[in-house]
Amino acid sequence: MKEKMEDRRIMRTRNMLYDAFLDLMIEKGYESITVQDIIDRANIGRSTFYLHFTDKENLLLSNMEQLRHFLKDQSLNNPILNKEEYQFGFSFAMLQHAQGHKRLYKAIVGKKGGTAVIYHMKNMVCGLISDDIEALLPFSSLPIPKEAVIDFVVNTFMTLISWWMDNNMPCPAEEVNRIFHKLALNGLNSLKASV
Amino acid sequence: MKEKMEDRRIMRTRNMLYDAFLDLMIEKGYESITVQDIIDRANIGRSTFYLHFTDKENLLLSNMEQLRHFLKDQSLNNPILNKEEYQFGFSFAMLQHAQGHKRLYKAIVGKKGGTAVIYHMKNMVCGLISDDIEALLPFSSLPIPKEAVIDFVVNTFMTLISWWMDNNMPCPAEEVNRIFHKLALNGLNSLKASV
Amino acid sequence: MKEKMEDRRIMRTRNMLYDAFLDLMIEKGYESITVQDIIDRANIGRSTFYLHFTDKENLLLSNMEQLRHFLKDQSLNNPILNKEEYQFGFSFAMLQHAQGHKRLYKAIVGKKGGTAVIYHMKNMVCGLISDDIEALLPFSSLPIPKEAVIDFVVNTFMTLISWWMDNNMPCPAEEVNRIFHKLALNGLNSLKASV
Amino acid sequence: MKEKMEDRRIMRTRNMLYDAFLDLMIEKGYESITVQDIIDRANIGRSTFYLHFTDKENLLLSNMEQLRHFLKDQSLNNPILNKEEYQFGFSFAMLQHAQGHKRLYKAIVGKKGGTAVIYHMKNMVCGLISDDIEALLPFSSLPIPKEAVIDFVVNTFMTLISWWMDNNMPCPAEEVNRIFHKLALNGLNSLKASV
DNA sequence: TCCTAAGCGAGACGGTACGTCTTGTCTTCCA
DNA sequence: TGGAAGACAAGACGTACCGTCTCGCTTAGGA
Repeated sequence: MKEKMEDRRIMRTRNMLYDAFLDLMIEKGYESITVQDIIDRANIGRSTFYLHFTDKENLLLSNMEQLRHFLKDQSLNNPILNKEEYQFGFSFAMLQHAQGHKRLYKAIVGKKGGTAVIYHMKNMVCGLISDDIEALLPFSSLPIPKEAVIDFVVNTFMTLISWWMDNNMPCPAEEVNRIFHKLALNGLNSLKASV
Repeated sequence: MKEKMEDRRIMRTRNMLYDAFLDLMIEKGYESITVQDIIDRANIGRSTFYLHFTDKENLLLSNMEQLRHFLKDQSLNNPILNKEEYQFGFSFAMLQHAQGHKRLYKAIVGKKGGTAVIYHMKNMVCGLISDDIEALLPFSSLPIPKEAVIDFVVNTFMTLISWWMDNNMPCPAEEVNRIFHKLALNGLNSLKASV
Repeated sequence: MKEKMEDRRIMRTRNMLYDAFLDLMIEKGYESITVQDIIDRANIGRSTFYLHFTDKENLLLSNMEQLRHFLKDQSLNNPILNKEEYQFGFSFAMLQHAQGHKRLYKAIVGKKGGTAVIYHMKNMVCGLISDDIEALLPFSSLPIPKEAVIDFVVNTFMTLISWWMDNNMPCPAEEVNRIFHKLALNGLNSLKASV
Repeated sequence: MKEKMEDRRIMRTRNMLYDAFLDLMIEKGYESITVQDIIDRANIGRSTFYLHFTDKENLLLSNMEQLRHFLKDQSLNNPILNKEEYQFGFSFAMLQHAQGHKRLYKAIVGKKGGTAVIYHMKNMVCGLISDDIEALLPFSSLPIPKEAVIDFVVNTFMTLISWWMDNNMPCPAEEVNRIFHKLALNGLNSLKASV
């Protein structure tokens, strides 16, 4: 399979930017990162940065997209999916990922985490969740529309993962996953029942 | 009771800043507001602004504090509190307030709302909620700590109010309040039961 | 005569910029000066620079304007004006000024001098000359229009001053002034005669 | 005489660059031309440009060199040379050349013409003139050195050609040539006489 | 009644980051 | 193997805001 050398250079540059960006996220948090910081760390020219990304935020989005793909793959391969109580395939994969990238997730989602990062992560999780949720519930029977349900589930998940990171992961990922499913599904079921 | 003229001038200045700020929130959203915008709109000198507030964010916080006091008062006077199913006194007051300040809440909490504003609003709601929740549940019986519970409840509420505003308030405030209590309380009860 | 303190601050800033600029002209020549160089030297913020001047070139123009006023004053007070052979009042004043600011004029006009500087200096001298020349010659009798005459005189003067500076001022200013008048006036007179 | 194919390709590339450059000179003036502009217009790769020329300015110089050779040839063949009053052989050739490349000369020398181009053109004309002038005058008798004389003559010529182009060539080339000789020679003669 | 202190507007200022632009170098690929 | 293509580092540019500051004006409340 022939791969152009040029593309390799481009990927190398992008990866250097990704790496520098994540390093800096851990060190100083998203909000206070400067484009200058990133290109200094990555040994990249200023114009090259803007050749690849329109923005610091655009670089963040690109990162999220990568994470999204990674989690999608993971959740598909996850046999635990079949169990009835684990309806949202992404959740366990993401919790494991967080466990493996402790410092990064703390930077993203922790108490000091910038609100912008959380916003984009929520959006990303929304993308992951919406397929799952479609099949999961007969929405027509709920008194609130799909978007609000998704928001509720995503926020519940993000709240839990924030708490988990901020408190140094006091329990195993499985436990958090179980709590998440209980909070989310029972809340929704109670709505359904009420009709 | 004698009130100094000087203090009146100060209040007048602060109110002009508040008004300009809220107007601008509605017009262009928090993030894109500039200190210059605010002082132009308020016909206030630049240094005067910094005499009263350290920041644009500080002005936002000050606003939130006012809202907090208002909601606290409202919820105390609310007879509906006694009903068993309405445990969180602030919620109905806040939904009514949102109903009366449609455009502002849309700007704050709506799809295009800045993440920073929501962050501070959540914090404010946290303050309102924490007393209520203390009495409400025997936390010791829950598998997750108080902070996570509060986060869960606050996020559930904010999610709902966001959805409500974004969709032009398709149902009465009472209905939203009922859904909120169901989602929040049933979720929590399911955790309790699981122990 | 009341002078506002504010204006004094402004003048102080402008003068610091002027000084830094002229210093740098001498050191490295106009073309290779950077806005950053200027503001570093003057201990001035970047935005402050752009508050006063739109450009590096704009700062140059402003300088030229100052020189223009200075030379205008000098030439008016110059008693030598009355002598028939010294028709262009500015020339001797400027030559003297050059003598007093050797290094600066060398930087401006010398072999390594940037073309842009010369261009603006020519324009400035054009302004000085055009009044003198109006009275001096009955233009109607010349076969070429006033602009060309002015250009000719200005260029002749600039050529001489360039040569003078590049060769370390090998003769007194009076001598250069005399040569200038001969070259310019006799050239023009020959045209007049030819009609 | 065999000419390598290779050389032909090289010349082709260079000519494409020359053409693009001159086109752009007419369109937007030297100063605002970008290397990118040139190679886009010439359908030439960036590196290829730098293979042939070190600079935008170097390309300009190369162009001037060509013009210089052309004018040298023209002036040698010019029978008018013999007449006593037309001492500078290049001048008429150049005025004719200007007449034939109106738009280009306007771009070079006209009111909006970049100062850098004029600078290099002057240098080129200096080269043309210096031989002529050597034979022309017994310099020892002049109070100023050869360089200043050459500068004077060149500037006088350039001034005239600028005026001629800026005013849409209001008189024939011969007339301009005559004026040029009068201005230059009478000026110089007056110096000589004064000794 | 004067005067003194504070609130205030106006806006200059130093500083930081931005996104754009152009330059000249370098590497890979193609004909 | 020469030239096309274009990624890249470097760094200047002019803009936008920030938070600090200095300055006079105004005005209330104590002397």
